[in-house]
Amino acid sequence: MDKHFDPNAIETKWYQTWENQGYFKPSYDTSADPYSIMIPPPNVTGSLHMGHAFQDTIMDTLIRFNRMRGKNTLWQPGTDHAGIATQMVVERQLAAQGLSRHDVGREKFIEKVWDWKEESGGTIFKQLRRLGASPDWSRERFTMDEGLSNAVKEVFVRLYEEDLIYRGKRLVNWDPVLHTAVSDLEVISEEEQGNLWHFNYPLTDGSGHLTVATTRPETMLGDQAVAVHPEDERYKDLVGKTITLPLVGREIPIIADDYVDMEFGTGCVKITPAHDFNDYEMGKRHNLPMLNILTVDAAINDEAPEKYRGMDRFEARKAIVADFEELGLLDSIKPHTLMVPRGDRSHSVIEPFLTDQWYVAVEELAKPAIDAVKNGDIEFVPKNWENTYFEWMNNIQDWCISRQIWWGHRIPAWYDENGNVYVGRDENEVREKNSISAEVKLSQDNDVLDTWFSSALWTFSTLGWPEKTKELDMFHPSSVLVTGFDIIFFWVARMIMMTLKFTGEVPFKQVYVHGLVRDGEGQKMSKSKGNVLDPIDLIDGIQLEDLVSKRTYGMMQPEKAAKIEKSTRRQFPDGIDPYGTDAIRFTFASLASTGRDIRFDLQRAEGYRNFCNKIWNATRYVLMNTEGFDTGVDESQPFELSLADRWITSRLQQVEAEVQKHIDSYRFDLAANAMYEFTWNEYCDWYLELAKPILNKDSSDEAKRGTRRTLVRVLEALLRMMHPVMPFITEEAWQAVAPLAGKDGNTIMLQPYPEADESKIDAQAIAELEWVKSFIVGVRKIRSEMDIAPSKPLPVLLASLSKQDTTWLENNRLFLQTLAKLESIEILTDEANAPESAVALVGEMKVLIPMAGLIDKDAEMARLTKEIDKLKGEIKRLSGKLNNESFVAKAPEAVVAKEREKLAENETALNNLEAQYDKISKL
RNA sequence: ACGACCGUAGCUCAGUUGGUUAGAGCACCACCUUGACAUGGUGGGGGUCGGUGGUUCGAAUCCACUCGGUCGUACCA
Repeated sequence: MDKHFDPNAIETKWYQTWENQGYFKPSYDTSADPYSIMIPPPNVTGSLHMGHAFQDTIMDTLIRFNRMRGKNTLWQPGTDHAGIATQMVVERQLAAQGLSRHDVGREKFIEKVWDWKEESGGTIFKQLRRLGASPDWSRERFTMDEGLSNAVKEVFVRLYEEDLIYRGKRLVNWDPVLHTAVSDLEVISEEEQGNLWHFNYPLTDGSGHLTVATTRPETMLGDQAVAVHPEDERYKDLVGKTITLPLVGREIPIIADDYVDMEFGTGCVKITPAHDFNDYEMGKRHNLPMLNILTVDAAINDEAPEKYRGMDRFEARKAIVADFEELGLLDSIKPHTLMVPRGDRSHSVIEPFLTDQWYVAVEELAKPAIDAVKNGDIEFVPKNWENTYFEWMNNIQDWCISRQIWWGHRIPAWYDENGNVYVGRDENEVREKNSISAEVKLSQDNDVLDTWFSSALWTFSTLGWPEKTKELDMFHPSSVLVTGFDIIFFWVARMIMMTLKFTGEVPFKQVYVHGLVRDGEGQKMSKSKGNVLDPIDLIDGIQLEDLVSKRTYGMMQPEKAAKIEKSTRRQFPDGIDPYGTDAIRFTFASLASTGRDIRFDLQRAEGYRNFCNKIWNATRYVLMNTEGFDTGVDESQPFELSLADRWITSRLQQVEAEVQKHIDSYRFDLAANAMYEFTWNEYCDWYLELAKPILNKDSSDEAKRGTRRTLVRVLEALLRMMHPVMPFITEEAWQAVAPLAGKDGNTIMLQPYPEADESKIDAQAIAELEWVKSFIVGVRKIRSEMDIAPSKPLPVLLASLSKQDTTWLENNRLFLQTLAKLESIEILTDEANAPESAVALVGEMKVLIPMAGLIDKDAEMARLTKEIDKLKGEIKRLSGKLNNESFVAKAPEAVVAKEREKLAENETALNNLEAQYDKISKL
């Protein structure tokens, strides 16, 4: 094995082996508990980002963990067609050739989208493989493939038949650039600077005017009323009168409605039912006409006076304001901050727009979905996301599911020439069911369904529904959904509603909600900010120039390129080093505490790359000392376990229990931490060092066999324990280590996950080894603080030994001598005549290092003073506590006893050190 | 405006139902090319836990208020 760990050399090799051997497939063992996760399908709009990599690491860790625990495990992979987003990608490609989708036609266009899907989907699956993900690739699904499309049709038809889907003319959020309706969730409202224009509307009878305010002057072309509050004394008499709408000449009523806020502005509101959601509701209450004055491009249509027709909405705004001013009807213009709704894809200003759309009536579906979470059938982790869910579900609106785009599931509805609508699985079914003869021409609805409609069926459509399949029976409901909080409304809530409706089951038993991955500065990663990282670039590394060009290539806003280049060069002056998949996965795991965004810190990744190197070299060391030797595989041979062996075995059990507990409760950070600490600070720093003297000195064959046996067995278990997080390095190491530990098997992936065995925990051994450690650390401290070369062997004298100290000393001379680098260890029989020494305390026992020629008097006094001050402070604190009567009276017995014990210990130590100080100061 | 979450060492984060001297990694300082590993070893310095008040024998932890940040939801033309 190489001196340094080279991830690149092993990753591809092992991944191919695993995949080719079919290790990712479920066992289909009916006697085992099933465990399944459906991947939140990534959009086929490009490639996976850091958020995906994080999420996939968590899922793969859970999957590998449960697979090793013997469960019948399925990770279902797939992708999502992402209607609008994907269509936009392909439209942009066409635009580069000067073409629009209308130039190529619907059929051709869709072909092109499929081409793109192949490319993008390929990229995504390649990335997933590089991340070490272990889904069952043979079951890969796509929301637009045939099976899933059938499920979509089936659900649509059944909901329609139950009147849970209907078609209606309603006000929707209209994207004038994309020419489609979008849902509330796809509209982002942000504060922007605008104006509040005050217009005077003259009363028809010439007796004066009312002043209304608006942020969108062009909508006045569609005004149908002016509303005032019914109790507003200023306008009470005017209710029922009419005004004549300037520029248009329409006579419209003054109505009273308590929606109006008397305090705001003039207390008069112009009402445009076809272009404002509040006005729409008021229009319905007062039976006002719904006059649409916009085209699909948000230009003024032919309902408006000729002058404005064809003008863009913002152009018309200017013209109308100018015309009001000319007429002397412009009261004032005041700067005003308002929330402007923009489409999350197109960033254009969304217009409330009156169109025919398909809706799902959600109220009835929402009830059981709320109950499922309330009664615990579905559990959110962390729990507080349930509030967000309830909040949304309790205020849920009917879901507009039609989209005026081409890429997606075409709505299974047909119209005859009279505009009658028929819904069915296909045209034949429609004709049969409705007895429509072949002569009658039917045309299918041009619209497609919202992407989330098909995503909502994901957990069961991927398993073959509506067919009754073995997989559906076995793996549904899925065990857990791993997802970001940003998608709770879009997806999670809708999945719960649809799945309960059509399978009678919840889609998943738990929802693990993770935070967003941010960059090192806490900024959201986004393409337009140019701070995105490709997980693969962290794995393989990337040169600065490549990173710069990657971040600035093909931007929507090329003017930002210079800024992005600058910040990239500042942040990564040397590009990005290769860290390898295992280190990146471990970094994600270690940052995955619940309910919190994570800042991706490259320095942490570096630390975990070092950790991988540590594992690599520890394995190398173990192999050097065990390969070709007797490692106790043959159980009939006698072996002897040292204190170190018994200790590390005990600690391993404890850590195994800890890690399992943490993974079970989704605390990957704590699990990662426990693995790291044990591996580095116990196995490597102490155990390997303790093993050295036994293997290098003339210990008995039994002792050597026992140590070799423990070396490989603990390492073997440790590798299995870490495998779910770090699949590659553990597999590579395990292949070499396993046979020496008496294990056979083709892969670590399918080995049992280590289970703690309480009976192997030897509390005595743990206590004794702690004593050994504190002895060694005591000597090392003196060495370091007294500036004694680590290479210089020291003689030590011991005093005030208890019986136990004596026993432990005799048991462990070899360890002490080697690890503390001692020349000799002698027990002082006559403490009073001890030579002048520096001292370390191990409990009550004194470890003395004679000063002759080694230790500087002043330095030792300074060192003792420091220790003494520390002890004094502690004694003061403890005795203060114990002198407090209420503490002694009210605190639990055990707590008080513990404090007493601590005080006694500290006092003894203090006495010892003060005596030592006196002695030295007299020299 | 309401709600959620966050504020702990220079940085990134742990700290379970209130009970050792508040921890880790990175960074920092000193020493060490010891045969697994300098992507390393040994030792060390560094925090009034955002602030104020309260509950309690005891608060980073519970409560109230407050400041700062992030994200939702609702918004008034």
